[in-house]
Amino acid sequence: MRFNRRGVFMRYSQLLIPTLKEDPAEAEVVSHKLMMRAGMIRKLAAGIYTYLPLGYRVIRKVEQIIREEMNRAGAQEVLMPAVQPASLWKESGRWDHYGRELLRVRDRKDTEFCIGPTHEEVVTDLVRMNVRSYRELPLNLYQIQTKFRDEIRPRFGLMRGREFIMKDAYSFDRDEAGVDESYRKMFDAYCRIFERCGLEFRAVEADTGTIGGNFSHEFMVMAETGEDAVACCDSCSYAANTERAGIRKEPAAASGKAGTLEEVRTPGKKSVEEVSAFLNVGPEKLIKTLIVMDGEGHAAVGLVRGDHELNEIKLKNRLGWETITLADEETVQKVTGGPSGFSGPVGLTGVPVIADHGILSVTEGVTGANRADLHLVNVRVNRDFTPDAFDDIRIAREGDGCPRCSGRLKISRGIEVGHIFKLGTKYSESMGATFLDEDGKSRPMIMGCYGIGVGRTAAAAIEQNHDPDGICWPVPIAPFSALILPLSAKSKEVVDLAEKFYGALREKGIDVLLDDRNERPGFKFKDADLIGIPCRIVIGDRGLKEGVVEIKERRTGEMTRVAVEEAVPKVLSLISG
RNA sequence: CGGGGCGUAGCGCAGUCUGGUUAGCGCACCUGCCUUGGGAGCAGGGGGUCGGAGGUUCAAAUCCUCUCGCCCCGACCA
Repeated sequence: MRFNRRGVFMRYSQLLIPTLKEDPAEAEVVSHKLMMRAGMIRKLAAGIYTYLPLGYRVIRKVEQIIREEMNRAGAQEVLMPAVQPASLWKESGRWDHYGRELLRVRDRKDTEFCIGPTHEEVVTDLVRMNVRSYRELPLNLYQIQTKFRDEIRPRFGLMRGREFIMKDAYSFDRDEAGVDESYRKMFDAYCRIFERCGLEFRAVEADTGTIGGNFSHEFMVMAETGEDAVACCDSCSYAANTERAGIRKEPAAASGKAGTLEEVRTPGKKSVEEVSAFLNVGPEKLIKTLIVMDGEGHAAVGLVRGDHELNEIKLKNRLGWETITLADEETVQKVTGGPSGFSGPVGLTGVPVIADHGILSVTEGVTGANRADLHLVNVRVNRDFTPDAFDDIRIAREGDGCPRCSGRLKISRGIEVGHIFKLGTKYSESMGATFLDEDGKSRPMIMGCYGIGVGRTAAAAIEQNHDPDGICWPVPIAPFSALILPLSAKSKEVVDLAEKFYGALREKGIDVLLDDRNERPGFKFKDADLIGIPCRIVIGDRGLKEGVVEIKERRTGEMTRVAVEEAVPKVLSLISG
């Protein structure tokens, strides 16, 4: 508790807190609904929001925690431009690779710019211009700033906006040992940050995506509504995004008898479900044959069991491609000679065929025949076809084997609030961010980058901390720590005491909100529950007659009646407890 | 970008199929009275280019064409 500063204090009657009685039609998830209903945010356009006083106070609290922990970890705060010249992005190569998510604009001289979705280019430029010697490393620069990504589908309010506030940090080191240390410091700082925000989270291994690099962790706030699936081992500490989660190779099932390869007619039956139902065999007997392509005209084939799902990221990484999509009809025709829905590995040539380990358990399989309306039955791996390679290319499912131990994976959902990467030299090399080492040799700096979605963190906190009446803010990120609720705006005794508490709490450094509106009690109670201030002091004539006020904890609903003079100490202990 | 849906008062919606009073309801808002321990009551009131443009018609929120915005599913995504 910071007693060296005065708390912020505000009167409800003077704040813009437009609460709503009903859920807005557009809101799908609870954090979005409650942020709208509590008057924290309002939408200006798809994925673009205004932060109202209450919402902005939460944002600022989260930011402050982030600042304190980043500074503690030795990072330095800067602020980089939101508008960035295309030339920098062309240097790094991302102008062409980032895609439509990058909002591109032209200035009056027709020079191209973008609205920064991230700042690797800018920070790398800054450092290459100003840092020359190993003596100046390591260096970690961070900023808290508004970014813009033209998401294909913004949704869920602040959870997935196009414009959003992000803390991004970039580390520069001399060598691998240095970047390991920088990464570790950020990992620890992130744990502290999310702990301080009062969130239940997990750090999980993650794919690095288009930002590149070779190592990364995501910080996931566990919540049903999370957009990411996380696989956690039930017996060791292994945890990973299912985009990345490895799957232990299971011993292949005992090879049963295999009949002879046969063609069967399967008119119009394309999907696993259709074929499985039509031939009356379980989906685990099917071998799904997925034709994929990249943006440069390459094609490849992935094989997974019918009851498994292809993990495109794993396959993309296995193939060493930049991008991956399921092939269009034309490519499928070219690769297999047949229409999509009837592809199979038997007789396929001219493309790399990567098989998931899982298909080894298929002894009498069903696959497409690469001709319309025909499938093959009694297909056997390594007899009727031989993949070019076996690998782990499917999405982890509940119950799959942990890749690290003999445990099993459990799948749960999470909200990605932070992501840390070891970038390596991807940007320093392409953009020439080098330094002179002790022996006078020029070497590229080794980079790391570290992001936290500020608004998303606030939203995630609501997903984890709410009840049917509204938000239950954790104290550290609550817009106010205490709410004073005088039941009457007319009783002088009540009003005077409310004012007295208001001043006293502020002196103690508590952020306190006084509901001085001349409204009926029920009305104020409902708003109080909705906006979720952790600690509420209710002052009414009835209690005052006995010299007591009520103190109620929002989260537990626990109410204590205390003597007037004990109210402030009680609030302090609740808030710091 | 594919599929589906929605744009009517600040919010939530009815009316559209089957064209035809002055476009309605609940909440919110304003005024007055009343009320004050869980979103009170009564009375009065303000607020709408029915997303926009064009068309059909004696007549369009309603039918047709185009367009813009938004939402959901999918693909996509530090």
